Amino acid sequence: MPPRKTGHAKAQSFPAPNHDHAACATDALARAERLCRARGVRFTEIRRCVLKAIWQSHAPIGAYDILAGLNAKGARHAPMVVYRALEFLQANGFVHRVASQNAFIGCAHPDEGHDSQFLICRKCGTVAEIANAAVSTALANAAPGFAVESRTVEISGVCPHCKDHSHA
Amino acid sequence: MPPRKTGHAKAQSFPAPNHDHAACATDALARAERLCRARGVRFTEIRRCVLKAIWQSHAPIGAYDILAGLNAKGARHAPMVVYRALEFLQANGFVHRVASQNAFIGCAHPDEGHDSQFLICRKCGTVAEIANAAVSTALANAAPGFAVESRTVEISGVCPHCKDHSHA
DNA sequence: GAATGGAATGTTATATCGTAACATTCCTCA
DNA sequence: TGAGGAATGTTACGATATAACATTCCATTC
Repeated sequence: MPPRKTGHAKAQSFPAPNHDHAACATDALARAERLCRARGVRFTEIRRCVLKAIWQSHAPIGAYDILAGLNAKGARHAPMVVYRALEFLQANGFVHRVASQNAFIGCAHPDEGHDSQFLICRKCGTVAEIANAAVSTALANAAPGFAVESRTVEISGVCPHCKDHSHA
Repeated sequence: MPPRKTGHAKAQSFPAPNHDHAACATDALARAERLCRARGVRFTEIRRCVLKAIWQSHAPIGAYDILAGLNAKGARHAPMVVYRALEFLQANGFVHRVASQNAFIGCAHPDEGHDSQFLICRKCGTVAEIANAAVSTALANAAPGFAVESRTVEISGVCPHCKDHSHA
């Protein structure tokens, strides 16, 4: 699959603090449900709950925090439950692992390719996923003779919003 | 510091399986010693041992494997010892953390900038560090409005050597 | 509407990775 | 030669992740 023609690469792709996040989460769950049906795989209750926990915000969440959410209503799930759900969700492109934080983030376009990059705000924790064609091209050409299978590109810094509010 | 003018970006930068690795390790330790002296910081025995363990190969090594090496001769060091040494070695640019593997790799040019990328061979575990100017430029331009502070770029795949020998 | 077989989940235990907190020792320098 | 910061020793614990096996669920087939 060719790289997306971006537009995601804009700074505006950074989720605004005041955006309608409930809609984000609802949409993500609906997309996942639809794609699972289309793919003939099961979007079970546990998988739904884990994905919902991940979409609580645009900041990465750890597996054990997800577990705490699962067990909040009295259940006594073991960590395996979460990790198995995460494996499924990653395999289907619904979530990404943020390697630099050992945590997980929802993907807003699980039906597209995942040659993407992550911008991680050190201040608010928000992560933006972008798919910059120039970066993809540069990476593809950076390693002649090396057969690329997967990429981890995570950029830490301060997001536009936090930068604007740091005149303290 | 501006990005290096590469040359590191060539596939040849991948360590050959039959290279003189003893020299790699010896050189790395000598460089570290020299730089520590120049910087007025202490290159202690523990730090030397940890760096030596990391330079046993060009594959990332986990903190507890390093610890096992430290304790091989009967010592009973605690994990903290290793993590503290790693913190020092990272701060001085002698080692890098490979986030996607929770492991550590030696740096062959600790006196230069570290706007680099890692190629990780899935088959032999070898990691090559490159500093591709096009990648750096693309990353710098990928996130307008985002104040970049650090980058994690790790590319997994199959190295040239393993690819050549997979006609089985 | 059973039988069946693979997918999903339950459960226990353990491996692996990383740090907090405080005591002690070491080294440099005035 | 003491004073003070750097480094290490030590104990304890927190955080992340998986192995292995038992059980349950569910779509399909007969």
